[in-house]
Amino acid sequence: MSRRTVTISEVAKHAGVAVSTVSYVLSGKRTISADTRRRVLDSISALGYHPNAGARALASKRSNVIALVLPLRAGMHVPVLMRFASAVVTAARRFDHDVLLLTADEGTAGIRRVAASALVDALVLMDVELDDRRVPLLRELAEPSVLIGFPARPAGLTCVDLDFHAAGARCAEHLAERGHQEIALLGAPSVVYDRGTGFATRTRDGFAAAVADLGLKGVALPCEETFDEVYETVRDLLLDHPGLSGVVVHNEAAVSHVLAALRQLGRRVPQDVAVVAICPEDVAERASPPLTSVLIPAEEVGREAVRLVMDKLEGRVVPDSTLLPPLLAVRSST
Amino acid sequence: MSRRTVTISEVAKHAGVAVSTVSYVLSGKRTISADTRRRVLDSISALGYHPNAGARALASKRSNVIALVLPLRAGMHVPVLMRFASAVVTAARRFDHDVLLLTADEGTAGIRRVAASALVDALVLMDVELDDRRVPLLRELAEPSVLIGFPARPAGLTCVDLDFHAAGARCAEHLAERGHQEIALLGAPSVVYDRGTGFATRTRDGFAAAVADLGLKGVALPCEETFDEVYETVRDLLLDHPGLSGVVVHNEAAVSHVLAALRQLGRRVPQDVAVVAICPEDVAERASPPLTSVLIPAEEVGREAVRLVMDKLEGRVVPDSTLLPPLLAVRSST
DNA sequence: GCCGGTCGTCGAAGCGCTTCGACACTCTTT
DNA sequence: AAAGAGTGTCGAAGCGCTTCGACGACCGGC
Repeated sequence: MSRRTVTISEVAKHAGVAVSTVSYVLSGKRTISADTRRRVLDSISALGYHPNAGARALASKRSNVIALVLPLRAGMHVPVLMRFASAVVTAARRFDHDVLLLTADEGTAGIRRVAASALVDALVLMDVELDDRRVPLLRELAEPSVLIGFPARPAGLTCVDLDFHAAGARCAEHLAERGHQEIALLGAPSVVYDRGTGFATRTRDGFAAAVADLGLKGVALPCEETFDEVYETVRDLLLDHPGLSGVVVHNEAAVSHVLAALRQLGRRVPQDVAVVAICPEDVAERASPPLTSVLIPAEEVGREAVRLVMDKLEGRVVPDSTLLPPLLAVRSST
Repeated sequence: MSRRTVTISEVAKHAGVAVSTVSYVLSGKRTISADTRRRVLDSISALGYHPNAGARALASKRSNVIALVLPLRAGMHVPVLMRFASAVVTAARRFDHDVLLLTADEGTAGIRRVAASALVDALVLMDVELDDRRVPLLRELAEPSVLIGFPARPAGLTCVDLDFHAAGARCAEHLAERGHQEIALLGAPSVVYDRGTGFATRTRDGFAAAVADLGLKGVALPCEETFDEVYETVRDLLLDHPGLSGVVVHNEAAVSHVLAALRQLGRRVPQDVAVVAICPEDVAERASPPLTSVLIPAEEVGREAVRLVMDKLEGRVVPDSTLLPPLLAVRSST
């Protein structure tokens, strides 16, 4: 077992300085002579000192912890979520913060609790819905927060996300450039649209806008996630639109099913039907054939969210809305 | 913005009692008359009091936070992980604890840091490898810990997991009961075996043991996760073992590919080849046909891990090893 | 050679909570 | 009726840290 915990006053004694001097060496908030600093630092490592988080939080009114509120709900793309979470943790560590994991089952109570008890300094929320119950709460909280995703009325909030509108449009444009005249968007399961989740809707709108702009024929459909349902959807789609030659898939779980269904229906990709996906890079790369895709820049979004929330914590003014531009990677499916 | 934070002394004043009395009402560590308790509780809700976590941690030497150390690494089954994480958070909340998320990229330094700074009271680690660098550290830590998964030398540690050995055996038995004489196990990608991850190895060993016991012919192969690689593996398997009529798949990501490959190779499931999967329930149910499977009881494992770590925190003695028995759900694939 | 400024350091006052010992009561027990 | 045993409550002492004001020591300017 590790030896008894070392306190700052033991470090001070060991280095022959005052407790406050040790504190200032650590925080850098006052100038300290190079010589004193050295001695203090040496004592710290000699004794294996680690500041007590509770004491620090109490005295400084900063816990150096941010809350990450994850949904963990039906219809979510778990692996992507995980990459967001991972990115948030990594980014937070770079700002010397840790991450407290909150799930949505506790609802708003959990958010209120960790904020009121000063357990966390700030919050990052994921999977924000258009009409999110948590949003009003955030507005009344003293703690800064950043949303990954956009609610219906984002005024007064800080939101960051991939620009899904642009992503939907970009896919349509790409298919148009390849000469396709009649294209379709296969999106999230219909329950996701019903819930009004922003990213699904915005992709569809961007797709529709580009289709209109470019004078294409286009249709957008929700898409379930079991093979059989996907198969039916694809079969009906091809039946209803004989001239269709391009498909955009914005549904990570359905990607491989769509490809399998096309194969089974005798359509070759990309010769008969071109396919563009909006999904994580590894899913696109692993598909057969590897898919032209818009990357969901999970790492970048997570990093940006943390940067923004840290800026707010420091009292800096940040933009209300941060949209990361879509990046299209061309592979063999178009 | 929310009003200034309410302290315990304001509650005490409001209720007309001493600060310590409020504290005892909250903790229940001394008897308090029903009348006083009522008044204090009323004041608490009237003022909207929430104890300050830092102050509490400092005074009580308990942060009421546990660390969850997640891997987030190649070859992991992310959705399952997520269910573990979710279960851990939910269970921790039931013990009035929060969860701090630690990723493995920080390595042992992160564990050391949160333990030494008293940020957390205890640790739950996931995805433990047979030869895990974190294990020696855990032994020297004062904070209790529980591992989800088993390292090679688990002596002195507390570990909990699905009994994968029994699960592998159970699958073989089930196929034997159905009359299959020659069967195969398709497991994790070979990198996972190379890394020596316990669950993969243990499943294979259990499978092999049951095959030997039951006098079957059996083969165990690693299995990659792209369709093309899976296809090749399955094709070669059928070529090399013409009499093969049962397959156990212990690889969530490969499950649908295996089914697709069998279909493409003209084998019907279950008529020509019976398939048993070891994977999360929803994956098995969503496959076509729905798969007979051993459930990975993520919720139960997470809950159990938290219960164990809380017991240790209270100084209770807990078993070194907790193996949750596999449960086979029969569906249409066998 | 004295004054005003930095610079580097110290001591002490909290931060908001838990917990320990004390104490005033009220019951039992003899 | 006195001694002992609970109850219920209080006050005060920390927990380990940050931060504020104070204060020598040293500097250059006049």
